[in-house]
Amino acid sequence: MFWSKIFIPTLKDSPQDAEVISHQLMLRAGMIRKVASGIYTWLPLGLMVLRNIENIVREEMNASGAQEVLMPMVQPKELWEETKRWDKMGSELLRIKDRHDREFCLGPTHEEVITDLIRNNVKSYKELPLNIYQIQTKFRDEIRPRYGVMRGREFLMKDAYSFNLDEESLQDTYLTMRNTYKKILERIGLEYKIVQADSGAIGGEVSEEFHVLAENGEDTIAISDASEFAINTELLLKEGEDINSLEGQPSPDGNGKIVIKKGIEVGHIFQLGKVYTEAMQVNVQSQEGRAVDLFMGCYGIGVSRLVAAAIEQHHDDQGIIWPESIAPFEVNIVAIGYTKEIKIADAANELCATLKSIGYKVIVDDRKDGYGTKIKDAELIGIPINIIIGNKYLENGEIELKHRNGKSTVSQIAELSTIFDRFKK
RNA sequence: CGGGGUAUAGCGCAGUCUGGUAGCGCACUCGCUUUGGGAGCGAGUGGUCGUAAGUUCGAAUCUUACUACCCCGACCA
Repeated sequence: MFWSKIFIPTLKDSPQDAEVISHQLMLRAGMIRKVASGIYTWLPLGLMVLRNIENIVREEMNASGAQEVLMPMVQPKELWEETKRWDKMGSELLRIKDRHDREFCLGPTHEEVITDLIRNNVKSYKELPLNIYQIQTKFRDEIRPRYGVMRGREFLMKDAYSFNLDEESLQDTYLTMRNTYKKILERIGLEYKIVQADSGAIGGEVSEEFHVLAENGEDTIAISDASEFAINTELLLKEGEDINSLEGQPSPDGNGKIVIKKGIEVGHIFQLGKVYTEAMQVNVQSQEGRAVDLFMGCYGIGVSRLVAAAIEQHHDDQGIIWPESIAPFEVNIVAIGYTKEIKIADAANELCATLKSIGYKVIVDDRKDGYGTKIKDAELIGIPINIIIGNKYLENGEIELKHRNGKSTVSQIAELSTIFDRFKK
């Protein structure tokens, strides 16, 4: 991959309307551009990161035994009337009419569609449990979209729905999803907390949120300084009480004291019970031949929000610092004088080929610009490893290996592939 | 929806108070010189000043209405 062949419109200044750092950096790094409030185009670099996260999510979901489907974004009013949500949802639900005046909405979530699918096609307890998921664009006409992709109206979400014969089976699936989410966030490389939550409008009994810890988080969570315990402060505050008054109080789980942190909610898992399956009459024949309503769970991850959350947690004054797991490229070969010095171009191309062959995602900065421009851009877009090939290479074969997190070493080009070889795949 | 703010070139801004026909930096184009921390010189391109109406001989500037966008609150992955 050559830098000059990829559309990466970086910006020196951040646009005035970007407030939080992830939004600023995503714009400056040429990852996204706004189309309307809360609605964005993903440019090549942004899409690469989005896809990387999506793939981690997909791999872990598949490994957990869940099955991928793709449901429609446009959903008929009739299904939403069955659960009474056509009226309940209010203007968050974007409603549209087709040419025959039939009413539809843009899907903000898919309980209705999946439940309809299951009731029409699953007839026996033998086919259960089922856990079905999709990675799809959602639309919620948020009262106030903000912070770029962090709270967009259109966003990419992984949503899974499980159907279980009894409560025990539901809990089993729920725990599997809980563990899967832990794996996903650990694989991406984010510091997070599992937080007891209010199940809110979706209904149901048990629910937990996954929060990526970051200063710009929209949620305030109370965590214990002595255990894994964490809870959304909304559940802890009594009328008129100030959040700061919680700090230092004994933790509700009896271990240690409360510490207040800011979090970005990137995942939410629910045990819904029978709320939807009763409303929409989803039942199967049990072993005894009776019709029984199913237990349902739903499990969401904000895929596009995770991109922003990762940046909130991993950046410095110069730009993004991608965890290797989701970086658009793992290695950037900064070839100074690429267009002029054949020896530099040859060395860069050859190194690129070698690294590719051992499994690295590599980009060569072949642009006509000088060192300053190239390294500034490299730091902005956050590639983990930068290899500088410049005049020192011409003089004595030396190149510099510069990690985005600060460390840098000098070595001979021949040694380099050996170094990388040891680490790779 | 309530409160606050912004709108002038791709991005950042000046000009608005005090009306006189639009400017700066960066980016972009061409040429030459440069190439280890956002290069230099020269020559260029690009704006119905958010939209509409009004006041005026004349409006980016004054008046009114509208729209978009951002921030604070309630909703949520």
